[in-house]
Amino acid sequence: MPRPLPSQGLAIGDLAARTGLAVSAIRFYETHGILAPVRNAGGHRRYARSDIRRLSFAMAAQKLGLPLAEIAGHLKDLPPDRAISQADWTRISRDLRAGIDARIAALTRLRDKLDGCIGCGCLSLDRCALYNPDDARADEGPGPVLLERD
Amino acid sequence: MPRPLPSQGLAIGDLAARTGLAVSAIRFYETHGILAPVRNAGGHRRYARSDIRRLSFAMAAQKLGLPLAEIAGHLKDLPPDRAISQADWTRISRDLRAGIDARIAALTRLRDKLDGCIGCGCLSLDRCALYNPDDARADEGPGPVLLERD
DNA sequence: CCTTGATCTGAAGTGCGCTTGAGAAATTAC
DNA sequence: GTAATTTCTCAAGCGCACTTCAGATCAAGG
Repeated sequence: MPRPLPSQGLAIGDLAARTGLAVSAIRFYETHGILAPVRNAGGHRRYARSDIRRLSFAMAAQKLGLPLAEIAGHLKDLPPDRAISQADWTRISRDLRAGIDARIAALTRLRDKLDGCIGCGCLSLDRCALYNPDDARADEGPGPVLLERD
Repeated sequence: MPRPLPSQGLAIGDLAARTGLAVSAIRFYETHGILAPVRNAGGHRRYARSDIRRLSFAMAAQKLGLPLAEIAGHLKDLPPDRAISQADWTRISRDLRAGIDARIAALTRLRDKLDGCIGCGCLSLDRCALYNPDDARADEGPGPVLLERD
């Protein structure tokens, strides 16, 4: 049972166990500025307790659709030794809510267009509402957004 | 002005001009089973008019969030020489609508959870509703789903 | 002390949807 | 007939979020 003294900090495996993340993911996040652990004499990473919260924040923000670069942007404004406070979270989460609302609105517009298209079947590049650019952003993104079929 | 006889079929550049797609994208789609053009004596691809419609369908389906593999799946059920009919489109688009509805519902649930979290700020891995697995699918996908900030 | 197990680094691989580039051959415009 | 344009193939690169692997070092339990 790994039970390091608090003074030594947490090992990466402990942090992985507590957050449910893979060790490799935590290291990856470090290269992207989410965390900045100190090293012990042997070169191993040692984490503060506040890092659990940084990762919690990152995981929550990812579920809300933020790319890692943005998450890192929010986190680098905070002192590395300080955990995310309630005030931080409230401030940030209000922004996120606006983003979700916009996505819902875009999807709803898309659905309405599709309703108009069912039974039409024209798919005309000139006339079909589906090609209208204003909804193009709704579903794009680096990769496909899977329809939930599970 | 490239104006090939209909008997020769369309060149890839013509198809690109008519659909707005890049030539490279059309070739890429071919490798993924969306199209299967014939070749002329010199080895150049020649497309039928119905291929414009196949690409239109693919573009519309992509806006609805389908990955290329699924689009190819729908298209390979149809004879290569036949264009997408209205009946095809109606059948398929009803499925797609259900998928969009599900995505909207998932995002709405996520938003409601976030509302419960604003002002709470706990981000507790045990208790926070944001970590509840049933919404995890809503935003995952190969890459991040950008919040629309444009 | 010694053996497990955890951790280290850096490079490469994955999946999706493409684009870019090189070098050659075909086609078209004049 | 020649020059300009298009097309050809194949390989590699990109962006995102990671994982996997190899080979070496470090830490901890008995």
